[in-house]
Amino acid sequence: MITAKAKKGERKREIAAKATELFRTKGYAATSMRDLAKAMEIEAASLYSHIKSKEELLHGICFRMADTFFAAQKEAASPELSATEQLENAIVAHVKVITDDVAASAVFFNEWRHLSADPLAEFKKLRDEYEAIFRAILAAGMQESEFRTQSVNFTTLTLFSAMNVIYTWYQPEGSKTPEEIGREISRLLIYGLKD
Amino acid sequence: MITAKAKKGERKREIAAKATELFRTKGYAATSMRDLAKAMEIEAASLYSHIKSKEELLHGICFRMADTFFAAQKEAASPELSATEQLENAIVAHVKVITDDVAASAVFFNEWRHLSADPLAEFKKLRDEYEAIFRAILAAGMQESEFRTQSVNFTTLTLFSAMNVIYTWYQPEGSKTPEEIGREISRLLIYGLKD
DNA sequence: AATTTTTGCTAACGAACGTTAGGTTGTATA
DNA sequence: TATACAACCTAACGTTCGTTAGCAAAAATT
Repeated sequence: MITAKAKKGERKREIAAKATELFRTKGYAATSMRDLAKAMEIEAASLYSHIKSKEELLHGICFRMADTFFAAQKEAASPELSATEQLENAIVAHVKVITDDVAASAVFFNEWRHLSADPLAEFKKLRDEYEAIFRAILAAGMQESEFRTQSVNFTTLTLFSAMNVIYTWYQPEGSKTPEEIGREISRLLIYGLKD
Repeated sequence: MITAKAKKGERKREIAAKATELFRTKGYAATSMRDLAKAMEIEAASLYSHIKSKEELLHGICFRMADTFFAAQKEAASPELSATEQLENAIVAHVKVITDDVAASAVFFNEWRHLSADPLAEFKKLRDEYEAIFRAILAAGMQESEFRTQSVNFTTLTLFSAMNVIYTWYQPEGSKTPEEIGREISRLLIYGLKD
């Protein structure tokens, strides 16, 4: 039983990994179960020995990523630091999650809207909660005049868009580490192009 | 003939507008011609009196937007200005195009990958050419030490992601004009949060 | 008044979709 | 060695997909 348990669900993870790749390149709606089956070199019907539905795959990717993002923030949080340092830490943590799995990140950012009503609502709630972490840091920094005062909402969205585009170009073999990328984004956002 | 010519293709434009809305909210692949027909309050087959195919709609949206972006840059270009001013002008021009039609922008940014091979290749070429405009301004600014030297590629992508997220929250009735939004992004990117 | 054009319909096509049912095989556990 | 189960198969289901054919009414043009 021990060996069996160790291997339990391994095939399912392989399928999830291939699905992530396909959802990333073709999009969830444009990826058919037959596409996925072909990539796995089995028949479409065989997929259902391992998964319950197509949406289960999307659900798994989106919510696993959400968990990972939250966990990273929890670990990176240091309320005693300055807003600038808190922001930098939060950015680096966020970037690391993205670079850790760019395919899953792409699906997380672009395909969540294809979740059905209930998971969709839950997903949005989590997303708002997560955004609130950054919003709070920015608001605190402006309160204490550490940051120039401007719309927190606008700044948060700009910050996220700057971070969340990374999955489109990051390569593990590239010249920059996730840490360096995070620092660079921090610097660009905090000090600007002129500094 | 004058009246006829003036109204020629009007229905087609109505269909294109509705398609843009649907492609934006549901995505191209997840939007069926029957969805579109229902939104137009006609039968699906009737759509084909006005259009050739579903892809023609996507093609129209993507390439019309591409043209508009290029035209805006051409008008905004002032080679005699400093890199900082050139960049600010280019950003404002880009933002104005987005705010002018947020639905079409959303489709332009997210759904182009569903174009078939030939138009897809053409689209990517245009996209690269357009990006090169900004890339050149940034490179010139760094050359003349007007901007801090760092990866042009990284900076360009960050800049675009900051601009291209606007369609997700911009409202014409909102408190900020497109011009103000453009200036704000410029300021954030050029001078940073601290300035 | 005759005509062309626009706009829409019903009916249907073949293909692809997600998924289920029921069965076979090989491997690991008891 | 008997048993359980993971892994995959073929066949097929009902549905939806983009699209075509052929026709009818209405509106605009001549």
